[in-house]
This record gives sequence, structure tokens and C-alpha cells, in this order.
Amino acid sequence: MKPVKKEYLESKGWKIGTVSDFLELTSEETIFVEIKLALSRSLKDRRQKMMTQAELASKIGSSQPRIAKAENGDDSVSIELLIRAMLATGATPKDIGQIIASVG
Amino acid sequence: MKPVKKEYLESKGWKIGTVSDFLELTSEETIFVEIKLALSRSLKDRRQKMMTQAELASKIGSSQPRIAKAENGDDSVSIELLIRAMLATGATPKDIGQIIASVG
DNA sequence: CATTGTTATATCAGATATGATATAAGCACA
DNA sequence: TGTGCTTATATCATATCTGATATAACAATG
Repeated sequence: MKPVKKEYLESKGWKIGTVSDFLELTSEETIFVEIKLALSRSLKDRRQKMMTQAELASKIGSSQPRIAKAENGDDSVSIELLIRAMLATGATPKDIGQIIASVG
Repeated sequence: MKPVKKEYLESKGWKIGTVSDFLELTSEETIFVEIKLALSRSLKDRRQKMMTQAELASKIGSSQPRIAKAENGDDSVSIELLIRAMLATGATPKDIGQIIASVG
């Protein structure tokens, strides 16, 4: 769902819950968001085992707050950033592919 | 590689070839670009079997020229768009995951 | 408690990706 | 050739994502 749409709904008093229980998402939008969330979770797991958010941020020329957002599924974070961050934790294309493939 | 960097080099007379033979890419940058290219190629294959660029574009609220760029590996195209387009061709997370996993 | 290290939240100006549009180029076929 | 259909290239205003910064919240340890 586009941020615009979400903000509009929220301004009208809607509460936005988890993605899956919001029925007006097309299945493609749902899948897309689920892919991002799966990457988020995996990023957090991997990163926590080896470094701080600040360290990871500096590896990819980003900032600690942005890594925090990435790990928390903030939707201002793109898949681009999630993947760049994953790669910086040493994740291989195979690792990343498996995470995405596991989204069902 | 950031567009800025590429443009700078080109302005200095450098010719930019394929990504892999440009040695100053970090391995992570290389992998990232290769993931995008793999998605591009697969998108083109899938889309050609079932619809025109214009049709796919309208499915995802995009435009025919942007799908052309996506299929041609233009680097103004993000992974976001590539994945949204793939999903619109009916690709599953498993399909997408396999493509990414196959990048070596 | 205070300090230190880490992560979360908020804001913002600037960078980048976007869809729209115009138009060219290619391609099949009459 | 020319007509229709499809894809490629170029440009642009605007939406979106970005890293930076400030600062709050939290956790562990002295």
C-alpha cells in the first residue's frame, strides 16, 4: 500500500493493523510487504550476532537510525536498503533467495 | 555503484562496461547489480510469454517505458519495481527467491 | 543513582526513483 | 510502401527514500 493511501486512511480515523488483516491490499501488495518483513527479521537476527546497528550502518554508508527502521519493518525502508544491509552482514544471494522463497 | 560515481567517471572519459569487469565495485555492489540483472532477464522472459509491456505497466500502475527500462537493466530501476513487476506476471516468492539464489 | 553503550523515534533537506508524456525505432504484414 | 502494433529512448515534475542529526528510551554495570 502506498504511504499516501495509508496516511489518507489514518486521517479518516482508520487504525492500520498488521498487513495481512487489512483486506484491501491486493495479494501482490501483501506478498510484497511480507517479503520486506521477512528480510527485516532476518536482517535483525544476522546483525545482532555480529555487530551493532551503528557498525552495520557504517559498512553501507548509512546511519544507525536507518538500520533500526530497517530491522523494525518501517515502511520508509526500501527492499534496496534491506538487501544492501543483508549483503553487508555476509548474506549470500542464496541466503537472501531462501528468505524470499520462504514467504508464503 | 552510485549513479553519481558512474557519471563522474564517464565525464572523465571512462567507458563503463559490464558490471563484473569494472574492478572497483565492491563484491557487494557487484552482487547487488547482478541480482537486479537476473530479475530483469527473468521479468522479460515471463512477461513476453503473456502480455505486452503496456499491459504489464497498467497492472502495476506504471508505464510502458518504465517496463522497457526494467527489462533492459537500466539502473534507474529499483529492485522494488522489478519485484512488483515480477509479482504482476504471477511470479511467486518462491520463483523470485530462486532467481536471486541463483546469482553467483 | 550515574555512566556508558545501544537502539528507537522524529524531523528534514537533498538525492534518487517514479509515472507521464512525447517521440523514435523496430517489426510484421498487406 | 505504409499502416498498426510493440518496444526503446529522452525529458521532466513530483513522490519517495535517503543519510544526517538530535534526542529519547532502554539496558547493563559500576
